[in-house]
Amino acid sequence: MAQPSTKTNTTAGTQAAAKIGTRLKALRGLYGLSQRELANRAGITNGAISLIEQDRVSPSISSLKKVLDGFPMSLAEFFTFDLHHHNNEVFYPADQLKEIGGGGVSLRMVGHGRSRLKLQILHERYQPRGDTGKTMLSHPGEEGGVVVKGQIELTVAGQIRVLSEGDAYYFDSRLPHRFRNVTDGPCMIISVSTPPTF
Amino acid sequence: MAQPSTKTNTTAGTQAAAKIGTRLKALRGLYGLSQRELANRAGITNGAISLIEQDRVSPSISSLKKVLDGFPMSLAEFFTFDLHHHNNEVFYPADQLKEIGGGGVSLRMVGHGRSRLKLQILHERYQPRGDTGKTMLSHPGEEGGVVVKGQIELTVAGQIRVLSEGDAYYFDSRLPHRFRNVTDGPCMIISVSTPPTF
DNA sequence: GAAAATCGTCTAATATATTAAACGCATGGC
DNA sequence: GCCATGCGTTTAATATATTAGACGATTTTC
Repeated sequence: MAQPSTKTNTTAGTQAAAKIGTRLKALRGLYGLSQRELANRAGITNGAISLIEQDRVSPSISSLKKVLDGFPMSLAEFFTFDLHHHNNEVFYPADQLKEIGGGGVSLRMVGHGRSRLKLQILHERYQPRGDTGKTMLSHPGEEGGVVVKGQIELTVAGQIRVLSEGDAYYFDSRLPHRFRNVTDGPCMIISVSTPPTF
Repeated sequence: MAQPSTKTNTTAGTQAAAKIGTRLKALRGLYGLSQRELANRAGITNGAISLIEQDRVSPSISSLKKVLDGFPMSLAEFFTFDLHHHNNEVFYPADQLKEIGGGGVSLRMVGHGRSRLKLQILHERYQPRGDTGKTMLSHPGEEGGVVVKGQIELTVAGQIRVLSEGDAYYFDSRLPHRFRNVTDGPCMIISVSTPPTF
């Protein structure tokens, strides 16, 4: 009784809530998952994810929730998550670290200029071939660190970099990450994460 | 190939993303709309809204977006909106206003103790039968005011109150609201709203 | 190179959401 | 009383989302 009900749509309910597919695709890329991997985690089929990413269907809330649980990520986060603003400054070369302290104590500030959070410092050692695993745990908060000795291969949201002594990193802990020592010698890094993690 | 696919569900995809129906119903109540009114605004049927509110179906993103557009409210807001924390202190009787100032200037602080925002003060006059209309505009931010002269009938999220001289109000501007002078004399109120509104 | 694995896509069959129209119930005139 | 209006719900028909399995293309492995 209301509207003339525009039924001449070829692309499903896409015109209403667009960008969903694009967002999902971009997110899946950040997490480095294939459609099938994500589908298995979510408990739905890969075909469904394919169709959703192409914006050829408008997923139900329950389906979208299942998918996001595979990351994991809440619905609120999904609609809030800023895909572009997350690319700023993941890697910090040694000479770009802000050096502070003095008088017997020397500190190098990583991620200076970013939104501050209370961080927790850890001292990590990696034996040759040491690896945090491919599972790529993700937890809320932020995470950063400095390589003290040796070299470490760091993967964050698909980006792979080998960091040497003095190099550093900083990223959103929700992005999947993996540390791996690909050298024959030991590696030592100082890592920092947000309090609620540990 | 993944899970045994639990198909023995009676309530659709409810078990996954629950609370959607409850949230929608509560929101619709706050906005004082019937299922049919909201359906007309959203461009879908009242039956669909009924089923969604009962959690008997899991709406598609496009449908949910249409529904929320009827308020209006974004998807991100929908999943973030705190229904309970919004009930605190809508009406402030005259004797509960915090009085500050002195030395020739007298101010009465409204909404003291709530999360502060930069506010913009307005001076409004309502002729007899003056009315902001039933359309009930909603805009982001917060809004408050004091009745200076006469009486004003204020409707906020379905709650109706007649405020007299000295009484005041404070509410989230996203909630639909309406001012109406139901007396034979003029009414004057000092209203305040967040900067981005005007 | 060829076989095997994995990628994203597509299609028919099925499950689910949405529609359109009725229902029962309450309320407000007259 | 009775009729008209509005409410939320339900039901069969229809539109849409999701599944299961295949496809061609690309990469991996031997």
